[in-house]
Amino acid sequence: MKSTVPVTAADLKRVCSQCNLLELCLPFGMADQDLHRLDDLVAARRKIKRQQPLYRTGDLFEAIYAIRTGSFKTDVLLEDGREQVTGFQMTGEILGLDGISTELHSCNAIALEDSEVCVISYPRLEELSRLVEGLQHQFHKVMSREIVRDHGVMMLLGSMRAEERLAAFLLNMSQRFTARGFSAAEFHLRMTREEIGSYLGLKLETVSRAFSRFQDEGLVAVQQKHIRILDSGGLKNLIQHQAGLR
Amino acid sequence: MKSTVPVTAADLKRVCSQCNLLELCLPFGMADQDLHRLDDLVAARRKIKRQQPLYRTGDLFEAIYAIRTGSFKTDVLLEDGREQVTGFQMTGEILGLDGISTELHSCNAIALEDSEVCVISYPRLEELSRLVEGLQHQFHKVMSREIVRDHGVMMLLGSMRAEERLAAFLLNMSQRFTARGFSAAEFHLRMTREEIGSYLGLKLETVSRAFSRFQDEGLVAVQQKHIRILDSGGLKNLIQHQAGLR
DNA sequence: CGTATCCTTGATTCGCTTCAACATTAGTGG
DNA sequence: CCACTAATGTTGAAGCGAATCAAGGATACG
Repeated sequence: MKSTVPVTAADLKRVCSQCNLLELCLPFGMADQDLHRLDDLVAARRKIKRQQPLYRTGDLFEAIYAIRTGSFKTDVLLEDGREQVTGFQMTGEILGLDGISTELHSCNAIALEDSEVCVISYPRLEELSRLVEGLQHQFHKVMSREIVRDHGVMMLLGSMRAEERLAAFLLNMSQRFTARGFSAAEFHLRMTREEIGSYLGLKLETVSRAFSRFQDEGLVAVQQKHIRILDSGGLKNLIQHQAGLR
Repeated sequence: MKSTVPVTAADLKRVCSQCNLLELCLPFGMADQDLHRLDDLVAARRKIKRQQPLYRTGDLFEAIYAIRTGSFKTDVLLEDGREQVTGFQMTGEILGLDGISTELHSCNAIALEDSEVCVISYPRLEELSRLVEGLQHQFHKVMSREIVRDHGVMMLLGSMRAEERLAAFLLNMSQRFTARGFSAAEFHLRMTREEIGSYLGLKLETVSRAFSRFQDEGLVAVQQKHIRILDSGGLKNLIQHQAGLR
């Protein structure tokens, strides 16, 4: 009962070349004449309901996924039940790169809301990126960017205190919403306090308290999942100048 | 005053195909007939003295590096002086993948001992991996493996307590020494307590105390940087069954 | 409208950091 | 080769930040 929807012949035309996520996604920076060659890369679309997995740890790796609508979290589970959220992904971002290494996925990708992804067959991607230099390079950039992002999270987890972590998280979300044409100051978080906590290496109560503290200090206005950033400079200061610990 | 040594025409033959690190390095799993085509990929070798950088944050990205001898750490520095070690690299492992993303390196790579690397020109690697399918695939695997490794570190930093982190670190080192034909039980760490601490998100005193505790419990014999693992099962148990926290 | 989920806040506990002193090793120059 | 000094590692005592335990409140969903 996979909800994979094959793309019809008509749809196949201009799948990527007409997508408005172009600048955020895999084809970014590619020459126009190459762009249309990408269109047959996306073999299918797939809709994922909120809370449902796009793939799970141990699933056979066959494709990577570009998020068309919605958002996801990726997490790793330990045998004893502990969960570590390794990332939150938004439209245009690529999921599934973890699977290349062993041909099996090494994390779970769960939809945070009803979402849709483009299914990019990995063998076809390899094939096509041997022919199209721009695609190859862009794909490498996407992987490298993920590595750099991960190093940032390590810095966060290894060297920052609770409030710094949350400030960095909020600024990162704001920046990514901006890149998608949304407001930098006001947005809606799709994940729970517990998921934020897991991502930041904190308990949900600590996340909640930090939110309240930010609100008291006039840095943000928080109403459950709705966030309004009032003083982004203040948040930035918090990160740089709150040294000394750890 | 770069200590880059160009490889002579004679040396160029069989650079990779005769290297004994083959199974650990980039060319792993490639067909024999393709292997010799790799040999002109390594344009040069470079020797790095202990404590010296192979590259620094902000350096222009031109090449990736395969470690021939020695070992490295990579780290990210914050403006206020905080350091986060993002990884320790051993022979056969690849350095520099962070640079592809922005054409600039986003971390420092510092030699932990006098070391030597193979300089792999990135433009040439892209070119050749368009021609040699096996090389392309192996390169993707190397990048994916780095992503998976990073997720493991996030789990460590986000969900484990001090002793669990150190146990996981020791087991990981042991496993990597084993893969290189060294003893799984006895090895010499090239990094300081402070560097281990930075990697694990702990202060050096905490690392030292955890080592002492492991020693008291008969799990390892510690003599400064010389480590002998006495009870690897005990270390593994520590990780899985010490749940409950965080 | 009722119920499960999510969030907030307070009191207390605990693990790690901080501060400090000392021990050991490594590196340097006489 | 040894003396000297800096770097690294160990251990103890005290303090602090985040976790834990607990209760109540808000919100979303069927």
